[in-house]
Amino acid sequence: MSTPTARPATLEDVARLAGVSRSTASRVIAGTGFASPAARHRVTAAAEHLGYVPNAAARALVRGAGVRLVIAVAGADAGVLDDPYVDRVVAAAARVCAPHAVGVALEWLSLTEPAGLRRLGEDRSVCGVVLVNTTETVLDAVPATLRGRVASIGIGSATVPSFDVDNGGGADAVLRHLYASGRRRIAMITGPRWLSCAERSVAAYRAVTAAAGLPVRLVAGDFTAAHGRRAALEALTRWPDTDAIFAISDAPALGAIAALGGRGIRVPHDVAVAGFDDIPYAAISTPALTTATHPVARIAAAAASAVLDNQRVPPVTAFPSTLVRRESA
Amino acid sequence: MSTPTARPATLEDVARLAGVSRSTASRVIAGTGFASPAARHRVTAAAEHLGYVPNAAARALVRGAGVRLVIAVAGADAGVLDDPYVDRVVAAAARVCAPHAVGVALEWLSLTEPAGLRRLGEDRSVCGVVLVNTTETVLDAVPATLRGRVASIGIGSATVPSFDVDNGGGADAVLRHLYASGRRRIAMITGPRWLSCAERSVAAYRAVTAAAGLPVRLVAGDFTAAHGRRAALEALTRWPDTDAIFAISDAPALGAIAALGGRGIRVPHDVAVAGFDDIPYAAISTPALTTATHPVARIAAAAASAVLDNQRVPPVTAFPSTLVRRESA
DNA sequence: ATGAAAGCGCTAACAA
DNA sequence: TTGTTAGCGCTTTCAT
Repeated sequence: MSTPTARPATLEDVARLAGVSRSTASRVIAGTGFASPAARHRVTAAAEHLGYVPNAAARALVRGAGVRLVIAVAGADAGVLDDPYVDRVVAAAARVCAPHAVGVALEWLSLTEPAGLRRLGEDRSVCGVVLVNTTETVLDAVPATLRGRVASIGIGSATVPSFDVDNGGGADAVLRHLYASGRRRIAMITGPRWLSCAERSVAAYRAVTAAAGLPVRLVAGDFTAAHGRRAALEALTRWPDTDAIFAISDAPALGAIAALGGRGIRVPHDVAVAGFDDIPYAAISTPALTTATHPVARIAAAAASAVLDNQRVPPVTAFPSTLVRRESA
Repeated sequence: MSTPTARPATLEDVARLAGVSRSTASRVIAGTGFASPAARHRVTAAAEHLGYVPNAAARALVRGAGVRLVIAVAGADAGVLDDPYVDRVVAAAARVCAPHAVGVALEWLSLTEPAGLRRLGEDRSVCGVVLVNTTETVLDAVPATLRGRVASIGIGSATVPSFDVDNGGGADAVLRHLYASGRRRIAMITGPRWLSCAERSVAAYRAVTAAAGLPVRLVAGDFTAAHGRRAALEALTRWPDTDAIFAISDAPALGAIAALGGRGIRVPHDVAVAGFDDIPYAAISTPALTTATHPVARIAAAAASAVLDNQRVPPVTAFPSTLVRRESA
């Protein structure tokens, strides 16, 4: 299938071997424009024979297209990149990008200094940007140069389409389950204050408790297990009769279970614990964690695809979250 | 800091504003070649003013450099990409690549048909390849065109430098700990047969058991928790007096703990369980998992850097693995 | 249906 | 030290 050569074949080589002009070869390879079946066939054969692979950089240059998709994660410091969630987003995006011959880069976006976005907009080698952990401030800083090739995993704006799990629906499903199984004093471990998408879950919590006339028991936290530990203990200290804990995500929920176990409190017998995300470990923890699904890879793939294909997308794409009943609640 | 323009500034724009030629501007921006302090200053100022960002695609084209680093994961099917481990590698690489304006792509490499590597070698837009889960067959298929810009996370070869955790050392540390705490009938849950890097751990197991005159109890498995469950049960069935289980990685170890718990077997009282990798959940499981560290992000970053910088590297770079004593063993 | 020619934005000889 | 020139590999009018 190949003739070993020192340097990789170029379109010129293909055209010469096929006995056509570079333009014709280009039309055939790129699949754009006319070409006679004969020419088409000879070019294809030549390309195959030479093991020709189009140079994405050259292509991008002439088309003004860009070769990189940047995953920009907003946060207080670069530490936000150290998160399995971010890893999943990047890998899913990289998978979608591979067939397009575009690569993925991962960058931290300062919350206070979102001028980094300006630079991304000016960078012609960037074909698009996927925002993660977005805030309104960040969305406002999205330059016009990025319009049409930016998406957000989390909240969106008038110009930035949003791709996210249905946080409200998932939280609602979990909370209703807690209620249905007899829990009446449900505490919630929330996420960081600055993250808007976390508010959806809290809103669902407020709605459910209000509708059922239950007390509101909110404890601040973040997405770490360590915080879950502390928050669970705090909740139990403030409201000793708490019979269920709902955490904004699985890591703090697992932290809560650990903390409860350390206190000799049985889960779910004494206190039910539920999370959100359905991370792999949720299925094998002891007790196995009741939670709601969060299709991170699908969401990230959709966001990346939208940016790559430059397709018009609805302002908000919500991915359903379903309850996963296990042992902890 | 900027003059909002319809289209991003080019080097030409910078040169014009600075009143110098494009070449001079290029020298200053790229930091290569001579330039008078005066010229240097004016070019820098102009670039700053225009918010100029070099076009990586154009740069790569003229330098013949490439714009993408490909993470190629070998495996029986594309399912090998669905692994948190791969996610971590990709994200770490993407982080290292970002400042170089190169992106990362994720591809599956068929074990039986490693011709995909040929294509990567022919692709001028690929600046390098990082192999994951490599086998000797795959290494043999690495084309000469890739030489000097390929690295392997796992085993290496004469032409492909290896970056990996010290599997043998880590396994040895865990096994010695098991022995030191009185365990004498230690079973091991191994990894997939075809993966060479997994053999190091098995070798360490054989060495320790042989040296101490302990029985050899090997159960086949893979890197999943589900397999860990099955394998633990199998071990206990075949050798009911087993007092410790060492798993090739944390996921099966956690699966083993779950399976044991389901049988009413206490960990670590009846059976100690230890893993390898120190994944985040290891610290929050109940009981918390004793394991050995596996600095995946550092390894991936080193491999990516080696490829990017095209630096000469030693054939093997081993990253130390240290014991993490927790509750399970 | 095909080819000639121009040019994407940049770097790197080579001259001056 | 600086500018001129010639491409890197590809797509895309515009003629033919």
